[in-house]
Amino acid sequence: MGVAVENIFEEYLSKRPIFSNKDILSIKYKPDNIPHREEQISTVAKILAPCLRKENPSNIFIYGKTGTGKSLSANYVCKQLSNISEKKDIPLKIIYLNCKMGKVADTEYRLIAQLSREFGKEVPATGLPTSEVYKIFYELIDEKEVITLLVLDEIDRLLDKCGDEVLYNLTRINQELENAKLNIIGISNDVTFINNLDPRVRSSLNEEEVVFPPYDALQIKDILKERAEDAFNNGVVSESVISKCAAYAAREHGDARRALDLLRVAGELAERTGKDKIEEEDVDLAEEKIEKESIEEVIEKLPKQSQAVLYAALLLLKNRENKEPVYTGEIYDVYKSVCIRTSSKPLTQRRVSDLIAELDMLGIINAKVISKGRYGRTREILLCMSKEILENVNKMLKSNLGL
DNA sequence: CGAGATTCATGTGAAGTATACCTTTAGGCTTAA
DNA sequence: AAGCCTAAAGGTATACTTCACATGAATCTCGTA
Repeated sequence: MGVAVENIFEEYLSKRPIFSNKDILSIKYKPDNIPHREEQISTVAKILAPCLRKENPSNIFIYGKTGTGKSLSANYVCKQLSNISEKKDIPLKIIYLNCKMGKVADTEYRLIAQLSREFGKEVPATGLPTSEVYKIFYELIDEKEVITLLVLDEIDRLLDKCGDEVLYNLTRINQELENAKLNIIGISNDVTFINNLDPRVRSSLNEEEVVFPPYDALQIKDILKERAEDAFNNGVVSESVISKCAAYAAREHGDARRALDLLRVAGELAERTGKDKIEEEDVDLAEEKIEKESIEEVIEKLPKQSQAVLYAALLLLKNRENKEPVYTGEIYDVYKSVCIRTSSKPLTQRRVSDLIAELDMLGIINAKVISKGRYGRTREILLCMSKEILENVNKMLKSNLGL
């Protein structure tokens, strides 16, 4: 036994590694060069430039689908800006917050609390009146004469969870401040978001608008090539592998993040199977694996009750032949029996209805409100994952719930 | 036969409740002079 | 007397429940051609 394991390690070390620097393919990696976004970047930079003369720049609204380089470009410009401001001793503070569900900034209170924390003041997670937290924040920000740029990523999530009050307050904050100035860069992948806003907020948030169009397959290829150069050892990736990744990603509204994930996971798979280069079939395997993992990751983090609801839904959907939908009522019944089996108290149908809507938002299931005429009104729930993933998720939920 | 009323099953909004946690305040205990 | 700790009071956010009303197309009803 010991010998066999030893052999694995020996063999691993003797092979020429696939990656020379895997981090370059990670989503967190911030390249110095962002291909095919020159125009957007310079637009944003021009809008923000007045910061450097201590003038208030316009608020910016950035939108584009996922994986079009929005956050990356925004961060890039901000980084450059803060470099210069530091060098020239210009007071400037940049805060980046993600408003995605479950993150630190997904409600009014949490957002303002997090902002205060960014200024170095600990704020409790609950218990304080929201107005109190606003007060803390106002005082913190107004302490010095600083221009603050607030980057709100996935700002649309913030809106549909707690309305536009926060944004209204934030866009108006400059009128209350003596010394400091606050500007907002909103990033959204929902274009319609801006239309659901209170007109006053809309006009002030939307002073400048920057659109990030999806990449086409060729552009994605460029991006991949550039990163692959440094991420892999020579001769590991072929042109055709990159083309394949690009093609798969372009198929999904030109999502560069996905393309990078594909390439990275394909590399990992090749490495694990002991190959010294990535083959096209690895890309196919990678695609499967990514889909599986990203769904499982989301589900794993779900609260128990949501998991139970999802489990009930999947149980029903599993037995449905080709794409027959399932309805809220049926799910609720199964959910209740799941609760009895796990001896936990079932939530009300009202709440379950909301949970189902949330699962839909997370993209785990596909729920749509429909009217069945005489037979009432309900959500029609469809599956949006493949059979194998379903099996896996099902198993996972089962053990998570203790069944 | 077709316009309008009816109906069902659940969506959805508002208000209330439980829980967990926060700050403030006042009392009680300790301590050191 | 000053300092420190504790517990109660008074307050909030969040997740959930309760109540009540809203929805919207299939189906029914009934007057009319």
